[in-house]
Amino acid sequence: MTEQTPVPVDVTDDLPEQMRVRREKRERMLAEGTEPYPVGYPRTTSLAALRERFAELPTDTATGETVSVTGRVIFLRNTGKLCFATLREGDGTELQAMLSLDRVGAERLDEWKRLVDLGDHVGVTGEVITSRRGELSVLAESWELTAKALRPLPVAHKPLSEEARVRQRYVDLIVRPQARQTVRTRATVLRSLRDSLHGRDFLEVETPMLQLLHGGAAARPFVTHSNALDTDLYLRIAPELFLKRCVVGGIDRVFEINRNFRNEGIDSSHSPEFAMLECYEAYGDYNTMATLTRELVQDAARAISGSHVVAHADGTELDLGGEWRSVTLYGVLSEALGEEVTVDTDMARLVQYAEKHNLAVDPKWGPGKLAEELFEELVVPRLHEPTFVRDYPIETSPLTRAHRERPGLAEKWDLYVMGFELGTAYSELVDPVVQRERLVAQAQLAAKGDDEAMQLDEDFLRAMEYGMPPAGGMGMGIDRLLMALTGLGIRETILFPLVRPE
RNA sequence: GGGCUGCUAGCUCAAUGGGCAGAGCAGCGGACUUUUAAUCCGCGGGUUCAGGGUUCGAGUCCCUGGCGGCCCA
Repeated sequence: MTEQTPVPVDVTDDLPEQMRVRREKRERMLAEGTEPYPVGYPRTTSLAALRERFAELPTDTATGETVSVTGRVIFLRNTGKLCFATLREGDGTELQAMLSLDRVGAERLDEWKRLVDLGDHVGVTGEVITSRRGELSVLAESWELTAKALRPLPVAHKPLSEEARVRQRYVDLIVRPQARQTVRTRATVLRSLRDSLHGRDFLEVETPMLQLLHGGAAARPFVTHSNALDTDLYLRIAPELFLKRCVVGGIDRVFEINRNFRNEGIDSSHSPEFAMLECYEAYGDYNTMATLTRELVQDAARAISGSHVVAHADGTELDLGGEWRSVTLYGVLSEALGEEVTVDTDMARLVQYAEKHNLAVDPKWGPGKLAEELFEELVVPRLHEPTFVRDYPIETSPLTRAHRERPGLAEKWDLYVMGFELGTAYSELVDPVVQRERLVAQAQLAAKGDDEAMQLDEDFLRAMEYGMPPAGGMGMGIDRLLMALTGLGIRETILFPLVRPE
């Protein structure tokens, strides 16, 4: 719903000089009958193809071959009768264009100098040569402006401020090779994940993002409204309950890669919308999911770096190879506390430990939740190498099967790397009666005002009552996977992260 | 939520203790037929985030707000 129609204003008044000048050049072209934004340019080759074909061309050589190329002007070096420009095309390949008086003529050379600014898109047709300095170039016979840039590019040799990079990613992409590389790395990782899953007979599905009830995880949802149904809807916090319906329906190996939305904090490792991989495997359990997850991550590492060792932006390396460490929650917590703690340790003892380590205790927490909080406080920041932390208290895992051997625990692991949680997996709870008990308990929490608790999803329970096979399920944050693979902050791995209005 | 900190030309940043708001790149004018962030000569360019206050005088000090960043809970 538009609250007000934008009022057209004459923006040409009162502009900074550089924008005014560029607008005037556009006007001048139109007045002279030249199109500043023509429909295209008949290019015959890409810059990358030329670079590849003529990689070995010796210095100061003319090939006799005429080509047409296009690109954005990123450097200009104009002299009296011979002008140089560096063009760059979408994949980042750069190539020099040369415009000489004797080839293009006085008029077109003058117009080049008069009209072309840094940032403009141009098309150039001419002979492939190398310059006297050995630079592979197209020596123009003719040229056209293909899109006039009305705003000046920022300085190419200084990094944009962090805020400008995020708010104007398009500019960041123009001036910073690392920004372009990150987009490609992310695409490579996504393709690798899909390839790895397809190779293991998993089927990709898309389940609802707009949901009538919110569930599948513990998180605060975004609320929106359907006019047609005249009802509030939730943006999903997880696809879990729908993917399990798929497994009930016989899609034995199923996955989804898409966005979840959580109405929570925004910081260097949390974004309100984030991409997630979730997958389920009938007759799998949390052990098969651990193997699968490790292989998915290792395949992705190999896809971007050729090995299990990935290079981070800060120059360090992270080795994701091998079997990965596997510990139990209470095991590492006991180690950190220096005293034996189990799922049976009573609340009073745990509170003592919390006080000793200056951890504020929420009175709503049970002993399981408190143990997890202690773990997050004392252990997680030190988990740099990939580590599976297994066997969580069942109290905090309402959708997880009880541990097959140890009462009070659930068959769940969290995968930690670089001090953050990368993924989680369960041996899924498939007994519809127990499932109902747990969800009713959640719904009662929700009714008492816990806005992270799930609502009672009768349709999900009905599905479970038709019989879901034993299954393992796993979820992994895509943005965080990129962080682990590249060492970048979450705002760099997400192309257009949410920012406050300017 | 708390603490610290930043916001100045298109971009990146300076500006002594409160005393004429500057540089590099970019831009404009000129020179240059082999440049590589070209070079040389000349010139312009500012609501110092917004609003209020103190002061003869505020980019600078104080208050409120906005948008970032870092640290802590």
